[in-house]
Amino acid sequence: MFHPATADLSLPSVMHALSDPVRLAIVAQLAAAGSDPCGDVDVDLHKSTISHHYRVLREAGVTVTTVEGRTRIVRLRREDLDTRFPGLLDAVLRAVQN
Amino acid sequence: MFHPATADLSLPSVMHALSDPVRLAIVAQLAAAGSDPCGDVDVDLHKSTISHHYRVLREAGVTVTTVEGRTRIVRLRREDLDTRFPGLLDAVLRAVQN
DNA sequence: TTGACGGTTGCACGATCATCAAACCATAAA
DNA sequence: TTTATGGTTTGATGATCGTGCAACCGTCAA
Repeated sequence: MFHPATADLSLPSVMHALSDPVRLAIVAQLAAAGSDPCGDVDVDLHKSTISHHYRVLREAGVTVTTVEGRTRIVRLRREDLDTRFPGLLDAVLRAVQN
Repeated sequence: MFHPATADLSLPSVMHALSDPVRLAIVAQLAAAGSDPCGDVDVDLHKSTISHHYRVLREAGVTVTTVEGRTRIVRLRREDLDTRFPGLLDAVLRAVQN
């Protein structure tokens, strides 16, 4: 399960990860809930598709996934993102609430 | 030459427009220079490719293009972007300077 | 009026992407 | 040990994307 180091976070990758409506919904929900089991997203898609979106977010460095028993806990990498790209995540979170 | 209304700016479209390294370079240069003839980007690509990137930025609402004689002047839509997505462009501009 | 200049448009090509389906893999419960 | 649960992985498919090439178009200068 790959997670990029904070120093390796790339702006194009992060922007791309945050350019899909489904992933923006996931991120918004993570911001509201703090953390999230993988399956708890409120979106009507096949579970493999959701898994794919979680992977894109994780590999871009937007989220961190930890294994807890047989569920995956997903969290936003708020501090890491703010270190590399100050204010970016906050602006996106503010924007995503229309 | 299509430009979306401010109210129609969509977060996924703007994020997507700002997820490509070439377009980020264009935007950074626009931010530094204020405005820009289309051909002045410092990037080694075919002119039709550059034109394509300008179109993506314009149609997402990131830039506005005006015709001035036989050159196109491209400008960032700073105020419009800040109205819809406060702080987003600033965060991206800060992030793009590594 | 002819030509050069700055850009756009149309087409094509390979790469990437979002989605689904089916198989698989751990872990926990029966 | 068997079964169910939560999620990943591996194709496959259609759509979109980034790029280059060639042709085109409007404007300005000879």
